[in-house]
Amino acid sequence: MLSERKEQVLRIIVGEYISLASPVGSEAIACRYGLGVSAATIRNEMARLEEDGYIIRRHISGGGIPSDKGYRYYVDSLVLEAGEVPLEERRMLSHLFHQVERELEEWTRLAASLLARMVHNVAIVTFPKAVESRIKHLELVALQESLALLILLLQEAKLKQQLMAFDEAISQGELSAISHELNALFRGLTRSQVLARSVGLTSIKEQVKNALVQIMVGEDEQRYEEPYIEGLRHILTQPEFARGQNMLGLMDVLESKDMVRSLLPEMLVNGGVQVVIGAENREDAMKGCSMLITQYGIPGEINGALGVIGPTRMPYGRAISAVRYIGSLMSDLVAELYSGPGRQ
Amino acid sequence: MLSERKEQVLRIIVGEYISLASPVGSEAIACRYGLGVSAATIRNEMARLEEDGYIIRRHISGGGIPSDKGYRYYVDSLVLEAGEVPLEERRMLSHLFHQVERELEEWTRLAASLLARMVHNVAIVTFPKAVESRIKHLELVALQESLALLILLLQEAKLKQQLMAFDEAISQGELSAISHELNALFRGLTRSQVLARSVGLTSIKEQVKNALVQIMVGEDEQRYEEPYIEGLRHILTQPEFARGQNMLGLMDVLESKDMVRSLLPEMLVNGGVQVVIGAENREDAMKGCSMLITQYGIPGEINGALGVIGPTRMPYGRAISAVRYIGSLMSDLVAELYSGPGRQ
DNA sequence: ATTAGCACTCTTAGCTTACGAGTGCTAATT
DNA sequence: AATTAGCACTCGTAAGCTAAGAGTGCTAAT
Repeated sequence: MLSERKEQVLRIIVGEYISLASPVGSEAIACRYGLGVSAATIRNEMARLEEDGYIIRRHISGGGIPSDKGYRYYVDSLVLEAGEVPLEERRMLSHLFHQVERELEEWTRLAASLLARMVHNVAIVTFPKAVESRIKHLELVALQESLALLILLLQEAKLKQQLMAFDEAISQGELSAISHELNALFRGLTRSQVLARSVGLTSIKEQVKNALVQIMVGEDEQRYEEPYIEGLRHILTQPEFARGQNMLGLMDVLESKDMVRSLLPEMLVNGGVQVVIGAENREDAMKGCSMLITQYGIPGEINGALGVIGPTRMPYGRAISAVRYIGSLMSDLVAELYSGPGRQ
Repeated sequence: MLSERKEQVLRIIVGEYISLASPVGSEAIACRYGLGVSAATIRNEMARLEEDGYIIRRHISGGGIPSDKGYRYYVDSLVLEAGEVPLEERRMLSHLFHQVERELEEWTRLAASLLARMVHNVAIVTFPKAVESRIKHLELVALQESLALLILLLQEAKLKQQLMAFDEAISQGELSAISHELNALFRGLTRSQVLARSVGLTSIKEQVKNALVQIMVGEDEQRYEEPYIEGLRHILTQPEFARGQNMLGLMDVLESKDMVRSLLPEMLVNGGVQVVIGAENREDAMKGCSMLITQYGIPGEINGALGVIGPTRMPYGRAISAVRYIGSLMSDLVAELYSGPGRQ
């Protein structure tokens, strides 16, 4: 634990550095913030803070900049009292969501775009996904003699399609009959329930069932889909990335397909906004970045993740409240959609 | 028209500048390429080329760099004899496409990713779209008492969905009857044909028809969908973008939603690979970039666009052949899919 | 425990210099 | 008439230097 004044000093340093991006010296602190003590005292405190690893001095006379540990302390002491997004802005955001089409994809996209604009950094939003998919409706459409398209509507209002080739010619009428029957049999079931409930099917129905299960496996397995990433332009304006080198690695990570798989899952242990600072990141390319992330949706039923990535020098206060608010907004929207028409 | 030797010199300058990114001087040309003439002669030729605006000298003694006009001449004289992608690479690419799932979306994505890697620049690929959508199949699924989901399968194997609220409660049985009837009535029709063919419908069927038409209007209106953009990281490695400023504008254009609307359509007048060089671009932010683009698909039926964006100093030869080849590959795939199961 | 004073450090910006690449011109050559 | 060699000149870049400024650490006084 830090003494109250040390904490105060640390907080000023972090805050100042975040907004100005240049090292902050003892005099600047003493004069701009009336702490009732002189610059020399601040210097002593800063020497301690440096010893303890909360701040770093790049050069012997270069002012202090927060270390990852410093940021961590700042964030931890901040989160407890993190502010809310101003009411007016909340109103506006909520309004925007209700203005667009009533659809998850639109919302996901909008969330990414707004979040990026709010925090002036890269925003990531995944499409929400049911923990376990359930069949809502299926349909078979004849394409050619022995070729049909299987259309599957999942409970989360998600459509999947799959081409099916049968051994024998089969008419639309027969296909309709089959889908009617299978609908009655499978409606509302999860993958494992489908498997348990399907004994003694004819060969064609068996084939359809297999296709169904295959789609659902694919759906259930991938924890998250490719996320919407927005606001890449913002990281270009950050001075820490001005010299391309650092950015290149980050860009690679962001563009790589399995980013979501490697980044998101592990840190979504509990609710609230998770903050990963600098070297706490696994990926080397992210050591200079921080990442805020939260889960949204309906716990245990359907959820996605959203967050922000930026330099460690990130406006954590605003970012945390932004992520938290957009998260809650998305949760509400999902709940509304899901418990309304999405449910039976 | 340029004299043969002037053309030769111009070609060397452009080629050299493209690969080395630094101005090229008369001596370098004379010594590295045995033209049978001395550096002084090259100098004279270069003076003429500069007078005529084919090359630019940033400083009185800075070697020549190609102007947009120079690039244009280079490209125009090059396109005629542009090479092919090497056979081995073609085999490999084609193989990759046949390896993934037999689906347009996968292919589109793959095309963007491969193209970006081939030319080390940003690749853009739009999802192919039918010129005029046709109804293949429709389905109504009851969600709540008076709420249903309209599922519409278009000929291009594209699924659309739309929520529908009815004034009265309506059962799945009734809905199925309605969709059966409408399927018989509308199958294979375009939007205008649907409108012409639908007189004297009951109020509910009328409502469904209106929803159908609305979806198809939306589908037909948007010329292209949001494209897949891949390889952003490559532009970071280009020296012309090393100092972020220039890149920022470009990034904005690439991220902005209506890019496709403003960039692609106008330049897709005829077949082949279109090349837009530097200041020929409309957008200010693109004045320092070149863009290669081509259409693919089945002319008059279904098509998309794909291309490459990079600095004007772009390896046009390789890029043109890459764009052309990937375009033809995608055309083949679309044709295969469309004339096979996609058609009746 | 705090503060004032002071010498010291280190970065940055601006300036100068030297170098080298490349030109343009002129006169000689084919 | 086209080509070439020679040479003076230009200009950008890198390296070295200086001065200024910001900030520190230490010591001694309060």
